[in-house]
Amino acid sequence: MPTMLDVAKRAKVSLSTVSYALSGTRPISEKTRQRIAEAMEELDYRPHPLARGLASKHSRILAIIFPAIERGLGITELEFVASAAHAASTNGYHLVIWSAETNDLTELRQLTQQGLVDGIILMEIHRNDERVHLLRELQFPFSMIGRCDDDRDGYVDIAFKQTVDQALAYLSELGHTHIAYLSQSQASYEAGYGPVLRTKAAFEEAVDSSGLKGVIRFCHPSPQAGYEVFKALLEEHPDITAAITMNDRANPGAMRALAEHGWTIPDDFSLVSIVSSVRMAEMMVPRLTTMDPPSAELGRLATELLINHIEGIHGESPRILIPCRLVVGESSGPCRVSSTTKISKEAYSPR
Amino acid sequence: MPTMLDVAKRAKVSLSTVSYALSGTRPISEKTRQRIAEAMEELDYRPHPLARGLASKHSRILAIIFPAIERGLGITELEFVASAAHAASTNGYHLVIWSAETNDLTELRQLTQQGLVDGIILMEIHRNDERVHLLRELQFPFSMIGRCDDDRDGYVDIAFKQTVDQALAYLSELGHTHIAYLSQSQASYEAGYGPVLRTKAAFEEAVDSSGLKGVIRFCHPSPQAGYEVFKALLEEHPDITAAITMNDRANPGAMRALAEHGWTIPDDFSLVSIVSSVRMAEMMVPRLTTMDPPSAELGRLATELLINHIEGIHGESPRILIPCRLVVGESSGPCRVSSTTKISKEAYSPR
DNA sequence: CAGAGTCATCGAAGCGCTTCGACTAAACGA
DNA sequence: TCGTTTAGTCGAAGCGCTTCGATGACTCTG
Repeated sequence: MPTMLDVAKRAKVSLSTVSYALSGTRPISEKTRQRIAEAMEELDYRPHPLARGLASKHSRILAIIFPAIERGLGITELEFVASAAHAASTNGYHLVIWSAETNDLTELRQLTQQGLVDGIILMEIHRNDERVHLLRELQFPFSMIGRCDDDRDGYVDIAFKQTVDQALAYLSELGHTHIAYLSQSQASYEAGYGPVLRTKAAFEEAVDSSGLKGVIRFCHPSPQAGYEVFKALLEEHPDITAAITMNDRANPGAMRALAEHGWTIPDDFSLVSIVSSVRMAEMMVPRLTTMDPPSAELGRLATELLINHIEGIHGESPRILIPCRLVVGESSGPCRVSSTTKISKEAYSPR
Repeated sequence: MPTMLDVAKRAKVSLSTVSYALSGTRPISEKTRQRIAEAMEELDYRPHPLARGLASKHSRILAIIFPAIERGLGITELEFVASAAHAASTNGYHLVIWSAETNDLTELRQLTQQGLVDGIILMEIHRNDERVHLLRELQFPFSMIGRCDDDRDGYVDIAFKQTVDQALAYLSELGHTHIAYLSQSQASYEAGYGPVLRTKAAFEEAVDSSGLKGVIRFCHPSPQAGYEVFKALLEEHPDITAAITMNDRANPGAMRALAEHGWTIPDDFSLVSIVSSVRMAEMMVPRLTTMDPPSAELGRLATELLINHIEGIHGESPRILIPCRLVVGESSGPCRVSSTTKISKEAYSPR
């Protein structure tokens, strides 16, 4: 492997001149720049990242914290990582993946102290995320896919409100008025997990302001839990004709409960899965109507944000929200009960 | 951040002594070792990976090539990466993820020349994989999840033969004698993609030697293709009562075709999805019987293999094959046609 | 036409570590 | 007894780069 010194000799300039030519930190005449470029070409020179990093205090390595979360990793997380890696590489960076529990600050602190990485990408953000506090305190560059309550830093996140609104608007247009929302586990709500919080708030708000009737249920991320929760839901609220879910793994259970209830999708009941990839929706029969999260885009943006931050292109930290994209499948259709003949409130038997 | 020199001063020894104490490369008396350890403790010292890497020519960074393949990344690939990252970190290494097309040698060559990574983990191995040839030629340390035709290097892979055998044995015990195998795309077969090759061979061999009747179909990784292929399959071979699939995305299509055909799973037809995670199998109604791949184990083993190789613990390169684990779901059951009343070969109408 | 800028370049001092070749003192072998 | 190991330590030379402070050689100004 040729070094910078080899290039310098061949181009008959000093080592530092080569360095300046490469980085553009100081002016170099067109002639010498040319000679240096040729020498590099001929030697097939590539700068050594470790040496560069050691000297410059910038490794050009980013880390993405990959949580080993309870509900398991999904396609969405995978896409975050893949697109972050791609974005990093496009910008001359590398991405290391670092698995650590969401609440393990020791590992995170270690990572920052090691000096290997220039910045950190966080995901699975909670409303009051200790990792964010730590990184802020340490003044360590980071960006997040998701956001906390206080948005002092820049972030990129899914526009949950808009997503929920659109899902509801879609169902509402189909004539549905009694709609359930199947969220994730109560534990994740109580832990302040962003998506669960925000979708719940959005759902409540939308239901309130639109005059729809809404029911919210938490549910563990498993088919079994989905089945049980949905079974109970259908009994307690026989007038609901549609549901929004943000719980991929519960979906099959929900569908099973509907089938047992004697209801057909989408004729008797509409199901819309939000923040759920098309890949997952495709796995179901009938293919689910879904709101596909902009995973790749979020991964890319978070990476670019972080790189800008590291390189001191500060600007005011941008706050980017991107909604999910509605992809209509076969699990949603017009409400079977016309709004006039709809079961009246009186006939509705709470249990 | 304290440096090694700070530690040396505090422990009243020379810099190099600290280094030797840390690496164990040369003998250090218990007393000084102790003093150094204390000094490190007090200063909260951590070695700087870049400096260490520059000086030692070993970055302790591994790369895993993450292919952006046609059929999309799945849970299995995700687990490879996650467990590789974990294994790396356990052994004091870091894992960078590097996305490159399976056939892009330029990027791969660049990665090796850069000098950032000590070794490379390859996945999605083809029978005659050019990446493997390149890395061999460059004498660059690597390991693979999967294997080529010639197995000069060590590898870890799924025991496809054993997996297929077990799936067939399972179905056979249930009384099924006419069994289809739905593989992945013909293109991937022609490209020499390992799993497709090996499962096909295993299926053919097992069918031959056991006196079962087998049909093989290639299929694009999409529900639509699954539907079409299965539809045709059922028409051409009305006597098949079970299928093995290695094509997650085609499964929903296959199930739809069966439903349209008027067949119920598992009463009329049994479906076993191989090399398919339980997570995916759970998504289907009914829950699929699956043969869950040992993804996490493979990721870990490939990483450990690579690290051993890098660190010169050669031994003969191990060849490790691990079978998938049968997880019985609700998609498989006894053959509805008893073996005596089974539709005879004569009645079987080829189209 | 002297002083003040620019422009282009060079040399050298690091960055924080590993590792080689001493060197010293104690332990050993014949 | 005198070399010869051997254990334990030190100093210094890098690893391949960035970056600071000079140094000339020009080009402006007034």
